[in-house]
Amino acid sequence: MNDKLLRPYDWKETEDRIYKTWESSGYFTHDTDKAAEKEVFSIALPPPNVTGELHMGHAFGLTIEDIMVRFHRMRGFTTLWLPGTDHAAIATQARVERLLYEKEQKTKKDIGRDVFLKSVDDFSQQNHDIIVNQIKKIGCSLDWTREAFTLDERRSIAVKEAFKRMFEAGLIYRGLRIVNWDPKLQTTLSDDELVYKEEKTPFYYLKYGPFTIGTARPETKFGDKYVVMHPDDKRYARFSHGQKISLEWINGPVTATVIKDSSIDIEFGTGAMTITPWHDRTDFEIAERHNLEKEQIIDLTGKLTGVAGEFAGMHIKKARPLIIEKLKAKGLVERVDEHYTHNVAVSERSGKTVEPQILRQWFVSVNSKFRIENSKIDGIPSGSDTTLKEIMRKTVESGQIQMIPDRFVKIYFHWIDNLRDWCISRQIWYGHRIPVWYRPKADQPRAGEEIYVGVTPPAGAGWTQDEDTLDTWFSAGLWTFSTLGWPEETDDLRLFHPTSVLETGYDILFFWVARMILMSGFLLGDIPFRKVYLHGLVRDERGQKLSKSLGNAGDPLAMITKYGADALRMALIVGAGAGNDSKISEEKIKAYKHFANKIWNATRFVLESINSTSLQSLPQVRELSSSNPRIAALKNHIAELDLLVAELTNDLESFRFHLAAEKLYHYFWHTFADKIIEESKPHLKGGSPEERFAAEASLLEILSSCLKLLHPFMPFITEELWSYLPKGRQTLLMVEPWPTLSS
RNA sequence: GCGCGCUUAGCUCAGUUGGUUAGAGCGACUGAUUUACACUCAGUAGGCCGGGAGUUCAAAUCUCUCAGCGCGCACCA
Repeated sequence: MNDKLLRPYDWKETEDRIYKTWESSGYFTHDTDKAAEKEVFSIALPPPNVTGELHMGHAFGLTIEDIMVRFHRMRGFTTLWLPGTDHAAIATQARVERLLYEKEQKTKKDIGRDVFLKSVDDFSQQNHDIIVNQIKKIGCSLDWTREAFTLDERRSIAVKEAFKRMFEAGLIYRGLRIVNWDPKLQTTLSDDELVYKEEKTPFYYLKYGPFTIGTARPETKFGDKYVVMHPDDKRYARFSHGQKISLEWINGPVTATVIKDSSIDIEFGTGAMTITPWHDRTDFEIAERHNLEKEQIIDLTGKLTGVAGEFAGMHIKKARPLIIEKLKAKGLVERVDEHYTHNVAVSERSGKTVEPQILRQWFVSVNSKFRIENSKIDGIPSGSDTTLKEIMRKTVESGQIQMIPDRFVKIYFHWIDNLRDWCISRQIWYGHRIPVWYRPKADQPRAGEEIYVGVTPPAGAGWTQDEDTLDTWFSAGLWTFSTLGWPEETDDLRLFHPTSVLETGYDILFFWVARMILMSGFLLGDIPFRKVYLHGLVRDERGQKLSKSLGNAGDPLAMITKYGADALRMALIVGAGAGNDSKISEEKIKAYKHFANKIWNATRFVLESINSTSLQSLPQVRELSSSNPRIAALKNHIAELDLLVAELTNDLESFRFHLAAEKLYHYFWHTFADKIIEESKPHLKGGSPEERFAAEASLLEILSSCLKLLHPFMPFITEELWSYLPKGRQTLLMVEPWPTLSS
């Protein structure tokens, strides 16, 4: 027996060594020769952002994925879990910008695009290395030979190819549209990058000629020259659509035009409003409908433009009280409601209020029709006309993609129903440069410019590439197949795509899951994954969301050092059902450290008790005659174990990892250790030779089955103990066949 | 406004399709222990399963309703 067993389990000595053994065994990567005959199980790792270190939420997802992967590998599937990291464009750039300012009081413009990008690359590389190390510490059985990065060379080709194909199909277009502008980060944002915060603000009722209009933002009202009301509003029946009215406004007389539009809510305020199309989406849409003029009032830094007259150049925050003062002096303020609350769109990343602006940007059109040539999507035949929205809906509606838990389907549909075109261009430096080049038309300088879209730069002189980069989710959307070599038609792509499962947090259902379905649907005519398993958020003991700014993000490495990776994994899994938030506490991790030690000691007892020389000739417990009641009892234990195996297999197939983990814990401790081992003690010490053999054989059989069953959950300790077992020496537990009823 | 969750022991949470006496971990209490167990075992206390109504032979589980908490989306002049 190994001397190590005489001491308590020492994970610090064990884990790194075991991981190296696994890595060098080659079992993390798939066996190409056998691949064809076996069932395939593949997962693309949700690539962690290279913005920083991993937190408990990552550790949670990684554990669930590793459980699935190890379970399928043991069941003989050709298994691929493909690792990678995400460049996380805005997030990473923002962090590096902050670091640069903190360290050197410099901005990115001070050091220039090239130097800045070099420092972002260094930062990414550093974090990448930390992240990879953390993933290995957790025990994840990833195929490192296939590691990818959303911004590396191969993925860059995929991104450009995707852009080009979507552009050619008319699904990507450039347009002057209203977008979300982050004045701090100086870039556009997609609708999904906003959060809404409730804000209490005075609501002003202003005299606008014969009308009273309400506004919470008087500083945007300078250029207002349209007054809009519902066509059915009887109060305004005497005004007709298109009627011109002269009136006195903030900076003097203006001529207002009456517009009747049924989008107006008769009940709200006075039922009449003026519009600011440049800085409000609803107003923009009204202006588009009636072909009205639009004027910029606020510039990209938050200052008033020339339209504001004497207030021009002033920041809107400073200007507002002064404008109110002037309005009051002119007698234009009718009354003020001090108790008005509304939601303000805030940039999730910078925390600043987002200012809608009209800008020329690149968009993905979700409603444009295109012909899908080779469709594997249920309900959308090859050669038919479809839209990206339809693909996103049909794949889930038909059940071709299944969500676990399925309540997210409703949330997903609700999001699709409200989905607008996706703004994909960002005014930041870090990311995939938009693969579009422009050249002024030499013969007619005023006739605009030529456009070239392609994977490689255009030939000839005079071309300049678009300055902007792509939304990070554009490249992330390609992840399941860009990692497998697309656009080339590789063996990997054929074998592993669609992937079996996408495992991720429900908080990025829209950001990522939906975009992957969109991308895969258009570019491959196929689904990216068959199942989506959504885990909940890991919160701290007090139920707060883990975040770096709160300082409660919880360092998985610290917990692994203190209690071992297996203990951390179990603590994360037990009690954490699909889609539900869970809490992690140090106490819980400690409890599973005790469990690891229990497994360790039980194994020691079994190995101490058995007479290894007689083991070779031991009969199978199942085949023993049952005339002896004690042996019959042992056979009963084996039957009970069979039942457990069946249940656990079913739980794992049905994504009930938390239940499986709890059952295993309970069985091992309270059935195997407390009952079976205790009952066997008299047999081992004073039983007949037959009883002794039967006891030894059943203990060994149950133990080795337990190690197999526990392995996906607690890979390190089980692998280590397996190597001490008489029959375990030649093979690695990670590729042992999963127990079956007939074994 | 539309939609989705959660509410079970002092604390943190399980409870898969309705089916014995509702479970676990931590905590509390009482014992045991020259012990496979530094991290052990046996046991005890602690629950009108958020409130109310209904369906059913049977409800923590299904339906309706109310309340509190959380989340998503939309509106927000």
